[in-house]
Amino acid sequence: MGATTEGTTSRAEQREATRERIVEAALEGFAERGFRGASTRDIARRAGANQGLLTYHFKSKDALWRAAADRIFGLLRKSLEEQLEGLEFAEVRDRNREEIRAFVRFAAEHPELFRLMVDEGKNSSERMEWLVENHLEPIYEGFWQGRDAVPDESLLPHAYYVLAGAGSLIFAVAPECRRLTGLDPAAREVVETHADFVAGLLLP
Amino acid sequence: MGATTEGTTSRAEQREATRERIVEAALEGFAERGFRGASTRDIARRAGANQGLLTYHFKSKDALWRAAADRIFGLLRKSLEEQLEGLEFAEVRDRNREEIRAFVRFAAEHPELFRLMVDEGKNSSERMEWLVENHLEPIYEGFWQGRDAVPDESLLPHAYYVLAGAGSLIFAVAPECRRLTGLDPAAREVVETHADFVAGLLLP
DNA sequence: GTCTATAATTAGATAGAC
DNA sequence: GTCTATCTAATTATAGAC
Repeated sequence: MGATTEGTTSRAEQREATRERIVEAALEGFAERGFRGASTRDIARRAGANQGLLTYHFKSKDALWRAAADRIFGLLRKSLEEQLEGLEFAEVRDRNREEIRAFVRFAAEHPELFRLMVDEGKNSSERMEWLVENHLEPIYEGFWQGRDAVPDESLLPHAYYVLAGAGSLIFAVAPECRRLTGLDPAAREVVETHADFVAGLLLP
Repeated sequence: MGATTEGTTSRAEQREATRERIVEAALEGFAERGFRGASTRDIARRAGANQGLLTYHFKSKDALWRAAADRIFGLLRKSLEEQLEGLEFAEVRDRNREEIRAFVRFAAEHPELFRLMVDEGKNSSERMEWLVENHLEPIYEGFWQGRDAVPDESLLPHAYYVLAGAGSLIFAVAPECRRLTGLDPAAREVVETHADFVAGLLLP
């Protein structure tokens, strides 16, 4: 057995591991401080690496941001698939309810998604347009087609942003919520309560 | 008539006018780019003033941020009062419904509130604690006491963040919403539709 | 592949002219 | 009260040693 034996790590493997560490750190940094507020030095520090290494693996701060966005949306897709696979539903409505719960659970586990979305969605920019074209449109399309009978189609954009906001905010501002209400949004039962609450509102 | 005649502006008046212009620009800047991402030079430019002038009127970037936060919460209080004053309601429930509508209208007109809140609420910081103590606790307290019969008091923190998120997000990310859905959240009828939708969800 | 060193720009805060 | 000039520190991106 050569350099690719179990226990050793090939160069390609280490490269990928380092890139992953940096992308993970970038996701945290960008979500925490926004694109402008986050510094590449801080991201490098979080990743346990050097600032110069970021430019080597990713060409620019902008490209690193795109990699971080790709990562969080990839996690979203994977999480929704895993939470829903194998489940059977008598009605589309029941499926939609479980989809909402799954989304809320993801928002709780990965508040970075909402933070990133608000930070970029509030300004017109190349990053915003890239986000819409590459990640939001497929999701929004699925939101349209994933239900059969809808009372009023003109309400769908409203329902989309209501779900995103109602399902995510409490987790996105968790430190504030703890301070203000005493409730810890990270607690398992709090997450489930919130998921049921939001699902019950949108699909009573 | 002397220096305080109508038509002329006293020194105190000009001072106040300049401060207001700077605070307004700061509110926009901080909401748009976050505390770290916003630069005092950019804020000065928006206010049509010089960077040095910001340090003269406010001692630091931090103090300027507090003035901007005071402003947006002052506007919120004023708007809610004005929208609700003189109205009579048969039941508390009816009043609560109109309070929700009024809040959504404010969120539409001043998306800076939500942007600021998310930007600060996601991290533990002195600014976050100041925000909770000086502005959020009174609001949250009113949210608790403003209704009589509540099905389950343990759901109130959830309802609070659901209302804030559901009522504000579509306006906070208006540029993204336009691009993604074609809907303009700033349009009058869209605001009213959203207000009715959110009020109907929380108080069916 | 990872690091150090550094160039060019921009940041917040201060000092002083007017 | 408002501006210009400047200090110190931090920013992104690049060049080159190992």
